[in-house]
Amino acid sequence: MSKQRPMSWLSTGADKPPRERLSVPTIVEAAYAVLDRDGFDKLSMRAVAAELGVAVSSLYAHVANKDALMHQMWVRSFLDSYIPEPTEDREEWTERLRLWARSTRAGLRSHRDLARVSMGQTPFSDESLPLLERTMAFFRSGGLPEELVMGAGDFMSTFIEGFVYEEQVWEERMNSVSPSERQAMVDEVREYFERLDPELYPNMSRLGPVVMRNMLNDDRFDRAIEIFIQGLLAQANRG
Amino acid sequence: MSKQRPMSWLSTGADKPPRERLSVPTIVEAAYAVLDRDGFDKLSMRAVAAELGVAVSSLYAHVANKDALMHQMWVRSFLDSYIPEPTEDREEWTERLRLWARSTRAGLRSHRDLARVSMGQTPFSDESLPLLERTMAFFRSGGLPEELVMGAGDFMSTFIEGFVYEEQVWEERMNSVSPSERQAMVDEVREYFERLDPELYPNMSRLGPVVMRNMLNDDRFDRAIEIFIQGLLAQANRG
DNA sequence: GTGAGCTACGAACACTGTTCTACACCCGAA
DNA sequence: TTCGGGTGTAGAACAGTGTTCGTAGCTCAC
Repeated sequence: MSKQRPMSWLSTGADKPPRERLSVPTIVEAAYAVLDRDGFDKLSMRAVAAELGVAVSSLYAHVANKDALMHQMWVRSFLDSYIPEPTEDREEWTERLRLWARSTRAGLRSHRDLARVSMGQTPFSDESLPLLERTMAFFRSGGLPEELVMGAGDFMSTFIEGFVYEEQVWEERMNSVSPSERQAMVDEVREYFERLDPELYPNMSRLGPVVMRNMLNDDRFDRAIEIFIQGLLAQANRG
Repeated sequence: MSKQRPMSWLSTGADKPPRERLSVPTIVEAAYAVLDRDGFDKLSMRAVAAELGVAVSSLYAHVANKDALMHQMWVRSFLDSYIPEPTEDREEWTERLRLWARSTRAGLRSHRDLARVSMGQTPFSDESLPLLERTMAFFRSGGLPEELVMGAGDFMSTFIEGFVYEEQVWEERMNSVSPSERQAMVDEVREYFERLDPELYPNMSRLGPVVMRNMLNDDRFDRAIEIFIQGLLAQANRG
């Protein structure tokens, strides 16, 4: 009678399916489900386990710790990102660079708070290496000076990550209040600028409308990327 | 000695000084002490309270919550940052811009993990407004198109924050191991690149030495800022 | 068929941020 | 000088976190 189990109709709790085995991909998927539904602050090992209907400690058989899990999440988000083919044509190159920047941002925005997960992750891992290689190949084809080939991608990535990070923190703040309060928040910012003493703060008060327009993040982003591109081209022409 | 206290030799535990009253600045100072000594991960309300020899709950009479405390830390770090005077001279302006960027980075690096504290903080608060005003005044004097005056400072700030954030995450990782292991980590990176199959990863393996050189963050930073400046100048000349 | 090695589990530990209630103190009014 | 009253402090408690442990059961190779 070593393993005699209790008769099924006496089974406590919900009748469980044959218990599918866990795996890293399933766990990562569940983690994304939690992230998208509840946000970064609620992303806990217990929540991920609950998502799978599994005990917390079971996760640790597949993933060393929470940081490792987040690294896996980052890797996965990285895997299907767009990387342009190299081209010698300068004009085409800048156009593809623009595209790359936009889609990198889009990738980070494909999951709620993803930037907070990916921020500060080590870029060199076996999974990401092929992608880095292709990225470098593209950047090299633009005819930049050697030190800038890696630098350019690096800088732009840092900027994009930082940009989306702040963007998403801001969106979380908006999401945490009701839609009616949301409009109130926007109005508050506007009034804040309108109430500024133009004597004391000539520049800030003059810039009020610009700030409001700048809250459209797409334009802000594009403008920043344009500055980057101009700067890169200036260096390329010189070298 | 207006008021009678228990005779000192009967005092329980460590003889405490007359119990000085708490205040926001003292708390912030203690928080910085914890941050510098133990790093961001160990920065807890309890640690701050312990630093002051005070109960945790006492902090909440002066500070709404941990986020509010971190906001105060950020404000304080922001207060004594360098902001250049406006100038119409284009060459002088770019030189001061360089200086501003470097000292902004230096400010963020003035405390361990400070970038992680400041990341995602709302930039508009009564304490920071005068500084923003002066910053805008400087950026405006460079003769940039109107939409870029605020954008330029904004973009560069996000970049610098992101840069220092990653930089400090890296440094924390280095600090968490012994000095002997530290060299091992550097060697590991070098070997990682040396072992790369040049057939499979021509760009990455060729860039190995560049990566190593790039680990000197000061140069990396300066190069990035130079790109920014070139880009801004290009836009300024055009507008 | 049987044993060995996975792997899931529940409980526990040492933390975290935050709140509550009660107590001690200081200050100003009487 | 006496007496409250309000403020700031303290301790305990709550709900939550990441992580580890020993145990029990399952699966697979032999």
